[in-house]
Amino acid sequence: MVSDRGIGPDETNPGLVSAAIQAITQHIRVEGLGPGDLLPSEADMTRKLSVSRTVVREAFRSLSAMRLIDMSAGRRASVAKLDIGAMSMVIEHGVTTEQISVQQVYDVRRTIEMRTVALAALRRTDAEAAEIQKCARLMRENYRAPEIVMEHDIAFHEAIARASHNPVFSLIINAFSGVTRRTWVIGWRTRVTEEEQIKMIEGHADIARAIIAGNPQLAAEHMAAHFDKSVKALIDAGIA
Amino acid sequence: MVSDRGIGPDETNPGLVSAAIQAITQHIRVEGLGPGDLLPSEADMTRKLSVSRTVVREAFRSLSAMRLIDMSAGRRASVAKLDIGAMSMVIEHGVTTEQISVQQVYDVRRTIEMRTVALAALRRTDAEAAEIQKCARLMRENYRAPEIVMEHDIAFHEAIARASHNPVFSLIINAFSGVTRRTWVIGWRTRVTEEEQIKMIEGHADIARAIIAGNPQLAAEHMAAHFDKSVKALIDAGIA
DNA sequence: CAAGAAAACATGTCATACAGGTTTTGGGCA
DNA sequence: TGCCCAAAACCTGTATGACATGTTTTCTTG
Repeated sequence: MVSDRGIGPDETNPGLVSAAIQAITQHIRVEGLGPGDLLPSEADMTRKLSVSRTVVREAFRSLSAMRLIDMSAGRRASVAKLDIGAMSMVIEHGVTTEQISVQQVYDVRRTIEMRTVALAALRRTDAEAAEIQKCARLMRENYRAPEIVMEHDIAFHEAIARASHNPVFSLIINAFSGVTRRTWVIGWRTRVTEEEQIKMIEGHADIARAIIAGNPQLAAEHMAAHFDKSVKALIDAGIA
Repeated sequence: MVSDRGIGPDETNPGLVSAAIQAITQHIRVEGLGPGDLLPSEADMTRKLSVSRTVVREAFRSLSAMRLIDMSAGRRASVAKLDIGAMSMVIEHGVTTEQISVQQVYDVRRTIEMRTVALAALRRTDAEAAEIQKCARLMRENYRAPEIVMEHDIAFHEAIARASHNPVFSLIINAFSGVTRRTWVIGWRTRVTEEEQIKMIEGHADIARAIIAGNPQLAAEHMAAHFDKSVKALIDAGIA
């Protein structure tokens, strides 16, 4: 009954659970559900698919782990808002199992952020511009506390991605933030002098200014310079 | 006993299953496991975490759904090779629930493929060059059968991503192929005349030639032209 | 020593039970 | 009638036990 062609994702391996996952995602598609809409209860699905609740539960739980649906006790599952969810798990997995190098992640980030920063310069709202500028300012104000600088650094890049008004960019950048968090300090430490550290922070301010000025070209140039320096710092630190 | 800090991804929501997922991924990290390495059995995990097999199973199943581990009957689970897995599910979910538009996906693809094509021109092996060229040739040879052209088109872009020698690019491009598959025909239909269709196919040949010639700039230009035309075709067809 | 059977182990699925959270229902009171 | 609250119905979270089926290990036997 179930087609064995791998059209939809995840539909390669057999088993009742995969079929149930497929059935649930198909239900979302067919019913045209959007974020927040309720899914059938596990009992309903159990009847509809004629399988045990165990199977249905594992399917729901899998979708929940990917953050495609939200689950909570007592309530029926609902369609989830777009979220990094699985994406960051995949990236983390790739890095920890050494199938992806940190440098490769940075290359992708550079590629994407050259675009988000240009889009942000063109499409940012005033509120978004303020948010970006605020992150840059907080980096400067806390430049003696690396951990805090890092968080604002990450928030800075996420804010730019948001200002690109393309959620896919946000998704991808956010998915990388776990890796960034685990390598950021290494890059920071290679900037031994306070002057170098301040220069790095000022690089962010340059980017922010270009975005606020609505100058995509300049913003992209500053972003490129920023990444080139960051990658160089990582390479100097011996990150392959 | 279980730390409630949400450092790792997915560690926001409570519950024994999330804790188990965390425990398994942590096991992979701590033990330094790589693709193919075996994980503890469900019974082992049940004992180690002092939870029921139900919980452990749902955790394993969730990781399996994300394709972070491989499961099959009778065998213990093993660490999985890098795979689109969850990534494509997230993208599909975003598109079907209308949180992502097709055009946004194409903008991301354009951004990324401008880079992969340049990298491919610089880093491709001869075998990879041949593969890319073969896809372009097969498109031309089958230009009367849209479905077949489409498959070779998708394979063409995936081959370029592979030739970039950065698996993260491959991952992302592959994650988009589901969306591509569902919109490709629409773009094709707007190219009403046979001449236009052939021109589109020739665009791919141009890209392939530039890659083989090792000319990243030219390759990127052809890729940009290709995407601009594709997006225009989709917009003409009314895809928002 | 090799081949094959048996045992041990592993996952896949099902049924049942109960705790605890959420929504619905319905009755009582103003 | 209309509102509030308690009970009931419904739902998910977790545990346990059982059995089928697939895989690996072990041991016997030729």
